[in-house]
Amino acid sequence: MRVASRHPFPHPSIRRLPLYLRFLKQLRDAGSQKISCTRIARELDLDSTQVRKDLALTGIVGRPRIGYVLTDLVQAIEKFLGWDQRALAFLAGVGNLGRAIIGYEDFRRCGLDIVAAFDIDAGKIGGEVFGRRVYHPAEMPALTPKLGVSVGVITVPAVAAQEVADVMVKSGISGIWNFSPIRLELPPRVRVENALLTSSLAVLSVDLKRESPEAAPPFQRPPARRSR
Amino acid sequence: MRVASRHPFPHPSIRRLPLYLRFLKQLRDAGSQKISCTRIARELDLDSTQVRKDLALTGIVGRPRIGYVLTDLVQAIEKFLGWDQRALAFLAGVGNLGRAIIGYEDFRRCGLDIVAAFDIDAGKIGGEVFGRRVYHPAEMPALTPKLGVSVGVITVPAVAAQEVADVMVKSGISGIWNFSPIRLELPPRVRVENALLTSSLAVLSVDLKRESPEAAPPFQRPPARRSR
DNA sequence: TAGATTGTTAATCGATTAACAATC
DNA sequence: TAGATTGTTAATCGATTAACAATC
Repeated sequence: MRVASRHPFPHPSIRRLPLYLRFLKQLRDAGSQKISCTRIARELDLDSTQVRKDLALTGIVGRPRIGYVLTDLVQAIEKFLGWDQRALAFLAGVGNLGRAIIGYEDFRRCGLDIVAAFDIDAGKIGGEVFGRRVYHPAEMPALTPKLGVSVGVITVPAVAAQEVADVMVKSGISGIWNFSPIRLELPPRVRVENALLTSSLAVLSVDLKRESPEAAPPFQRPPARRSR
Repeated sequence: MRVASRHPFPHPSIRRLPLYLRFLKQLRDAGSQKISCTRIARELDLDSTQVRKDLALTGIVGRPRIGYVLTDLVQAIEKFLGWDQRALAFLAGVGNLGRAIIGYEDFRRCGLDIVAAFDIDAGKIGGEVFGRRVYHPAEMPALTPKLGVSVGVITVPAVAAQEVADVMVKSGISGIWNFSPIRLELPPRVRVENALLTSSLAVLSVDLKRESPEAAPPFQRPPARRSR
């Protein structure tokens, strides 16, 4: 029984909202006023009932025969996601991935404002990455409450991930966006989301393997061996 | 009815396999010989039946009371994912994210070997990124069959994503790992996996919003208004 | 009005979890 | 042997899809 991780909102739906948001903003910026679930579903290759239920999560109300008012819908999604408000963030691990995330402007539009970075490399400390100062992790506990930072982004190598997570927890951070491929042990008050790049690659790999069966298929499930 | 996208293997299970793999390799390298689902489940905070079913996908067979032979299990997972074989890849879009992915050694261990990169920036073409030559996309159709490349990684800005996907398709690539936040239109023979970073961020954002209800909760579902 | 679309309930589908015999 | 663990079937849970009245 896992009562702790009960979700009032279905994760699959939440994951689709940014996809809608991007599409809808594009339409809005192109001058459209209204949009129907039918059309969203057609353009994004989804089921229209699913789109309707997903959008309903945000509290938006549409009108039969007409659809939704685009500007309202965009706002409703942004508000539901909390992307209308800024969350200040620290990023730990100024390697290639860390640099890429700091430099990726899109996350700003998702309410995530990375205000400083951390690394243990003396050559990086004191420098700047895309305008953000790089500090030693030891400074995090003092800086976090001072700046009002609530989110930690982890882009350090796997071996260092738990350690830096511990520092973040000690600093009073409320949520961690974890790009390292390990499970972090965290107190229940700290929310975590794992951006598992290798999981995504795994799905593609298995999919490709099915398409090009160079060897015999690896499963060939043998018939059941037991009866009860 | 969506017959086309029937999966013989459950995606959630496939996504968990890399997590097991990393943990198991670590144990193996530390000198362990055997491992039970019970322990894997405990350490990774999962259900042990779920772990058992996930591992069963790979065809591995364990022994009651003992568990699985670690080296066999690691091999079975790698083989199932196709990570025991190399897939050559092209990466399009040598921005921050592209550079990070080229430089991320872990993907090599997942069988993905990025052999060259593409960009339309004249300042980048002809140069190298982590030892990989950068070409103009126009050269892709000739290079792909010549080098035997089967995967395309897309890290270009959203506006250019469909265009570069079209070039990849024309080049004869079989799978696309898409980091751009749009749905690509592709012929059915081309497999695609979307690495949706903003979806991951959305889940964290909603989770954090629940924890810190600064404003009134945004849903407050009104009572049903209709009867049938 | 006619017909497209919303909102919602019901049915289906698929994944997770529980239960348990077989096994070592 | 006793008891922990596997492999598998059954039950539960949750998400997707179908059906349809209400609405404009």
